[in-house]
Amino acid sequence: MLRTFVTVAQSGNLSEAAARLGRTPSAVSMTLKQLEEHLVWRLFESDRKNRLTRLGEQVFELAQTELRQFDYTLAAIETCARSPEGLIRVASIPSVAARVFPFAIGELTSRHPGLSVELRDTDTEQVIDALMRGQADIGVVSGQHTLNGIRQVGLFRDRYGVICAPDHRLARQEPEPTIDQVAGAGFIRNNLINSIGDGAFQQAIAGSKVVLHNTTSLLAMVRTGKWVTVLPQSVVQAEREDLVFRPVAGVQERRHVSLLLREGTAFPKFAGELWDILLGFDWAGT
Amino acid sequence: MLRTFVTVAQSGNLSEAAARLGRTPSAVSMTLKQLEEHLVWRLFESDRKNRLTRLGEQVFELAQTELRQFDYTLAAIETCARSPEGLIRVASIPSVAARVFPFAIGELTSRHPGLSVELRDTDTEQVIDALMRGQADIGVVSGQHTLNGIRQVGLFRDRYGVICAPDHRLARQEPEPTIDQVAGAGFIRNNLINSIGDGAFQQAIAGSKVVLHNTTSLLAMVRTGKWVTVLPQSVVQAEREDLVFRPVAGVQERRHVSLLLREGTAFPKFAGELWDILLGFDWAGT
DNA sequence: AATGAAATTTCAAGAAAGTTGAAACTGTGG
DNA sequence: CCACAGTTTCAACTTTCTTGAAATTTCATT
Repeated sequence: MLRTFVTVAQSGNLSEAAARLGRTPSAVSMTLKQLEEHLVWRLFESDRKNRLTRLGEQVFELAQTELRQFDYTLAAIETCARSPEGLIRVASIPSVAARVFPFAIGELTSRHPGLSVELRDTDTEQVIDALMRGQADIGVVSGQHTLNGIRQVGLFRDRYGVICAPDHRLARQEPEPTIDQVAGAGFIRNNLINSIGDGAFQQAIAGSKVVLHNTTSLLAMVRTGKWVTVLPQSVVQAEREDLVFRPVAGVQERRHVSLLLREGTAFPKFAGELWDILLGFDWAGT
Repeated sequence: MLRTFVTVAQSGNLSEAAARLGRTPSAVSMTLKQLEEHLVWRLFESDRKNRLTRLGEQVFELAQTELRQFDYTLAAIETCARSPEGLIRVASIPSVAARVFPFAIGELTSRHPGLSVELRDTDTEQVIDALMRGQADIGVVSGQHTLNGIRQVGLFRDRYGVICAPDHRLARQEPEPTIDQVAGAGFIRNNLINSIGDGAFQQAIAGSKVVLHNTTSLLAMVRTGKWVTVLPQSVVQAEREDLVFRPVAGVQERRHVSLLLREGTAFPKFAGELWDILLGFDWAGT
């Protein structure tokens, strides 16, 4: 019922929704009618299902969230079943995912051949979301967080610096680049620098108009040599070698990277082992 | 299917589960068989459904969480439907719930007669949980939190002090009670004082063996006059007047109380209004 | 190891729910 | 005001779920 309703609301008409759901318009119409009867009030303004009532909007919001969660759980259960040795679900920020998980996951799976691993890389917020919703067992995030039901430990600290092409002026100049030089050299903002608290830095880059949220395209821009950006060091180490990282004079602040472990996971043994592997990793040496 | 499986796993046998589900054992048996066939592997160790396989345990964990969430969403949808004017769901720590929500909710419902309000009071962790899961629109918590998709603003700060019966020695003595006097007077620990960072304080109370997590029973103990505890001031103001609050010498730290608003709520208008009412409240004057 | 009570599974029949195509209806745009 | 695309209704059909009885399995007891 909820799925039918959400599909119709998304499609804006009944016949298209019916096609998407793989049944006839009349079946969809009847299901919808049952739902409206159950809830006593109408969910759509008109018979042409293109505008929701206020109740419809509220139910839509709730139902859509629920369906996403439900589909995720089903997928997780099925992944479990296809993983006779067990399953561990990791969520991480991309830089760390690319840098240590190839090693860490290799280590874990060599100890437990047949163990399934699900690795997802997104931003810190999504990682926390996945952990809180029970959609991941272990996670790596920027910053330090105190969260309900989640164990936290710091992994390493990361210097911020300017990233530029090897032949860029800032890559060669001898005294460390200053904040103003960086800001004046075609600076591209990105979402990782928002956590730099330094007022002088934020003020200097306030004028730059270009913002990119995706690291890959951000670095592609920088590789052209016409742009520069500021990122934590480990983000570039994870990328190809054709970029230069240079500390910026006056920017002392570091990015903290933390490991999070959800308590009450369905797979405590492997999560604990991965936790230990990650803590044992030589973070400083990179 | 999932509900059937979870019920059987909880019951430990099939017939009892069948009774709870309101169907015959054979129906339950068949449903379970379908689920196991779908997942290819068995979920129970034996035919007497009293021990789960490893897969069974993992699926149980996932399914149980899902079912709770699902039932909650259904209830929320039905509450919506029974609330033609709209619905707002509030989660708050008890002290604030008792202190301002009678006023705030009165204000909101007088502006919108017919608006439904759902108020739940629990601890900070559960409040955050409810917000993150989309089970509450607005929340009040201890401490300051940066959370994905949630707007946060500080409401007020709260002094910690010793709570005792009016005729208790610590209630009358003239110089402010010291940490050691408090610790030596039948001190009861509670979960709100864990956020006091002060090392000297934590060390002084480390010896006390009694811990209570429920504020009501905690204060009942204190009313006997044989025990004392330390709490933020507003926690006691919300209670009856037969208790005395006294600052403790050397304890400067304050509890921060914050207001949280989930973005993307199904009921943005009323949540925003309640947000404004709460921010407009004279927090200092209490 | 054999027995028996209790629980579970199987089976085929029956009930309930969901689905369909055709026909009737509705309200929107020309 | 009409035409028409989209929606609802209806009765028949299909699928799925449920049941009670019988067969089987399990576990505790001897």
